[in-house]
Amino acid sequence: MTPSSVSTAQHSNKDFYSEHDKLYVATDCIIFGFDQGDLKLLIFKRRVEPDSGIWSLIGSFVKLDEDVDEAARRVLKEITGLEEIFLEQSKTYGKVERDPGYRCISVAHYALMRIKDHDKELTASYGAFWYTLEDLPELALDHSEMVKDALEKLKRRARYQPIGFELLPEKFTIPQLQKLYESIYQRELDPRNFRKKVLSLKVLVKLDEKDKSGSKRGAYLYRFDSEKYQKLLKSGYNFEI
Amino acid sequence: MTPSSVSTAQHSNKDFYSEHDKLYVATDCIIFGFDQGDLKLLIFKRRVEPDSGIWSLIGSFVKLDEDVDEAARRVLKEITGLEEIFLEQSKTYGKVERDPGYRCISVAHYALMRIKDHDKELTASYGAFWYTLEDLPELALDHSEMVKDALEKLKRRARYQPIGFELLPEKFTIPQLQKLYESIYQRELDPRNFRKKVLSLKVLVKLDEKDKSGSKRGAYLYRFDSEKYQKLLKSGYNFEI
DNA sequence: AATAAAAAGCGTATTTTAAACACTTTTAAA
DNA sequence: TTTAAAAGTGTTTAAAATACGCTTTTTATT
Repeated sequence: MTPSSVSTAQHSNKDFYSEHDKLYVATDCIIFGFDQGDLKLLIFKRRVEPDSGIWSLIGSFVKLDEDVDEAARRVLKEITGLEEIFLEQSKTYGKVERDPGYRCISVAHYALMRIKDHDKELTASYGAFWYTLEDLPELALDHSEMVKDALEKLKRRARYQPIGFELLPEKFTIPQLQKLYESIYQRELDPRNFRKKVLSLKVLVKLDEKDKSGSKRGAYLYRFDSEKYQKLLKSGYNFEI
Repeated sequence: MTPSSVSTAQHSNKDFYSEHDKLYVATDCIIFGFDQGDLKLLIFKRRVEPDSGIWSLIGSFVKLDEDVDEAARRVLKEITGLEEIFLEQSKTYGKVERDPGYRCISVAHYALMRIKDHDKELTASYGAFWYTLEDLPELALDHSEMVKDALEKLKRRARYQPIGFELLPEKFTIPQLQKLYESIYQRELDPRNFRKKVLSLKVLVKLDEKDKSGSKRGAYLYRFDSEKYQKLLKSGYNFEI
């Protein structure tokens, strides 16, 4: 049987991949976190030669018996210990020369996580660190481009889907949420208009607790009501922040 | 040298791909066209066994010495004879079981083209036909899903980027443009508001010719001024239809 | 103990944009 | 010469985004 994703019958797969020249498939993860008002990225310093000391994204080859998105989840779990993380495909990088030495295409994924949740020792054991997005060093291969693209995607996506909450703790304050959106959009927002807008969506539940860490007065904590959000979505509501 | 897209040094590529179990990479193209008020798709009826007679997208394996997007361009040229076509990556499909018999991941691309421009004989020689999107038959493998996803992408993209013009001839009328957007958004638009909106963007140049094919009175032809559009983009203009 | 400073929170006015709707013009065909 | 069908030019109304003012709460400072 010839692979059914080939349009014409003229080629057999032999023409494409001989036994020794191989095309590898990998996945790289752009892992976003949010802490102290800054959007951060989990990157990894290679400890082994070659390329030791160069920062790069975390990735792996895709195994023959696993889905591509499974591979990304495996990587995430290996490095953070977490399984239930927001993960979405970003873009596939397929330039011939993107990885010197190997022909390897990479299916990039971006993840959003709560920084406090992850296994810090595990992360440290891999030589991984949280870097503030603005201070990001140059990354290996085309990884800097991957980060740029994923950030664009995050920006767009955050406008019409409430994915920001994936980056905050369960309980958060409105000012914290605003800071998050400010760092995603990379511009300042009016606190009064932001509050009005976000509360008008009616997917936040106000709690009886206050968070005093950010100010003297303290701000009320809220949580995201995802059931309510699902209902709104089904009724055709146009969510937008 | 171990591939630098692997996060940890524990694995060598040998663990992932043995000589005989291989992971193939293909690309499939979702080719959109627009004709007589309908959004159409160029699909292909397989003429050879197996799966003969099943409609599918047009695709090919990615060669070892070509970029993934080059592969998509090659496919497009082979089947339509055209080189300068709007082409963009859509999404990568990587389920283990998506192609029975082979482990093959596919990097889907979507293309926008002017139906009149292409080489009809060439297309016909491949057994390819333009199908109205609404009457689309069930496609092979996960190709129906690919079409659905690409259409979603086209819808979103068309909102903030003037890609609709890629589907129309050089010269077009406002009512034609409206019909196009109606078939992309799959809802009716008010002709008066649409005209107002699209002209307010100031990227259309009114010509002294009329197109009489659509009505007795005839409608003025316009062309898209992409230089003006580029300038507007640079000056921070927020293009949105 | 009064007060300043800093962030939280509530409200209103203004501007901009989107949506709804009415009418005139042109011209080929009946 | 009448009619029908689409093109084209408005205006009016509603909704959403933006701009901005002021009060409240609390800790740190004098």
